[in-house]
Amino acid sequence: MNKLNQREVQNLGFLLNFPFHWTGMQRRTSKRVWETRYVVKKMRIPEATVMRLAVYSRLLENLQKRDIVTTSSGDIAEGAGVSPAQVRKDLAYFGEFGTRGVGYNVEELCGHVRRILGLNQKWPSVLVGAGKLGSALALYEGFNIRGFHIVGVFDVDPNPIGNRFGSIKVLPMEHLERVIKKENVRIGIITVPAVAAQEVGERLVKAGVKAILNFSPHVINLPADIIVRNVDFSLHLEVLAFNLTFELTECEDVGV
Amino acid sequence: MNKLNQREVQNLGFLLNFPFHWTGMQRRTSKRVWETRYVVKKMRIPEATVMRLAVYSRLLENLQKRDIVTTSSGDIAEGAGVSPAQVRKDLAYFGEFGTRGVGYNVEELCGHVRRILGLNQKWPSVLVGAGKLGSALALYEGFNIRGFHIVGVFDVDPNPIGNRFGSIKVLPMEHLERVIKKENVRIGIITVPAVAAQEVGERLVKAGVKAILNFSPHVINLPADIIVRNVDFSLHLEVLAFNLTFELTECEDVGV
DNA sequence: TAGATTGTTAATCGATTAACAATC
DNA sequence: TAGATTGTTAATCGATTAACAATC
Repeated sequence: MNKLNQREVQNLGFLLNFPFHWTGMQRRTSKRVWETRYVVKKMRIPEATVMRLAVYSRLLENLQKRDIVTTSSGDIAEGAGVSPAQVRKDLAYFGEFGTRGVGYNVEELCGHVRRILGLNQKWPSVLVGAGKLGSALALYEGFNIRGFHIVGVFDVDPNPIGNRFGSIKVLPMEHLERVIKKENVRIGIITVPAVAAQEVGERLVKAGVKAILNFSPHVINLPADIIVRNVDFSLHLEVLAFNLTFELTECEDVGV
Repeated sequence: MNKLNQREVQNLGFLLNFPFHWTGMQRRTSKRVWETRYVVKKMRIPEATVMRLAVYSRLLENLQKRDIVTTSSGDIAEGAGVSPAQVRKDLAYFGEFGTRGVGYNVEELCGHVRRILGLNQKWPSVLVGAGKLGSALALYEGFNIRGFHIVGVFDVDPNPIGNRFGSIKVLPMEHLERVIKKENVRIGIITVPAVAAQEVGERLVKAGVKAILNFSPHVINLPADIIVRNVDFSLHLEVLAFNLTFELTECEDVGV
């Protein structure tokens, strides 16, 4: 590999269009000659940062609707319930979007955040499991608004087959692979009972799905390159219940 | 306050039944006399730990169903997709539940985890917003199974009023406060559109609700002692979308 | 005792925050 | 220039992990 200097490494990062950091390492090539190699590392973005960015994007959309032109890290922080430093840090992973002394242009920043999150494109998705929850999700407008179009709903049970959700109808599992290929689906949503979740997950991955939103209470084991999010509702209720019981025995610093 | 020694402070923590740590602080009371005060502090449990405990409880219930008597941190870790050290650490916040050299008794540990999470009691809850999502949630058995009983469904819209979900029917908002008081409800679930979320949240809190599961895409601002979890689905889809786009530009450490 | 597994410590890793220089 | 707000650094805070003594 060629030797690059700091400036060239930075430019490389910019060209490749990803958040990065570089480190210089000195190495002795002969008794008196030291060589400095620069290494570009892709920066790991904390998951919490991504979640917050999704919240910021909502706030920015609201500001846009209300025709507000300029905002600040303080405003955003207040709306999202975090600190202004946090907001600036989150954004700093991806670039410089503001003007010192002035703030951020709402429309511009909104566009940047949406681009970062990948919301400037359509995400065709499939949903497996047309039970109560699956049906509600298939009809949920919230997904469409943000670019997540459910292009196929599937079920093993012959009962719901043929039911319509808007323009799409429930299909038997045999068609799963065909639809995924045809529509270039990369996101799968699982709303089947716990026992079937693992099997469905594996089948989705085999058919080409790269990311899975798992609503079933079963944790799925899939290859490391597949992105899985477990979003079982009762998990959240349990965290609430824990906090409620735990608060009861709460005890401020007790000097004794 | 009385002066206690280390041992007494530890006992106090055990008596009050919470995870704690203590620290000794020395203070000069007169020119030559130093006094040591011990301070009990409630241990902060990481939210990630609570989420994982909820996952462990599901795995343990599965093992119980399959009549498996003994398990290990390794087994649990594999099922939950975390490290064995993580499992042991998570449990260690709350006590010693295993036997060295042997492992954990499934039934026993399951009981402990359920008690820690507060699942050994009933949690009457109300749901505001009887739209598509609200209806699906009202019918979702997953909640009942884990002790979360929806005792009231409410809506401002007169259309769904009177609809039945199992044994309960949709009531107008006027009855909200009455039901919350009568059933001693401490958990509220919000499935109203974004614009109404803040108002509904405030009304729930005023009526006595202590914890809120917010499915609307709007972040609610409530008093600090109220526990709020925002669980907008598309938030999760956006994290998936980010990871999918981000992966595309992924780049291993590049030596240059 | 040998093998296994827990509970706990210290080291490591990573995220948040306070503070401030840079800038409008 | 004075006031305001960003972008970035270093310090702090907190969570995870590797390793091992304790124990069956």
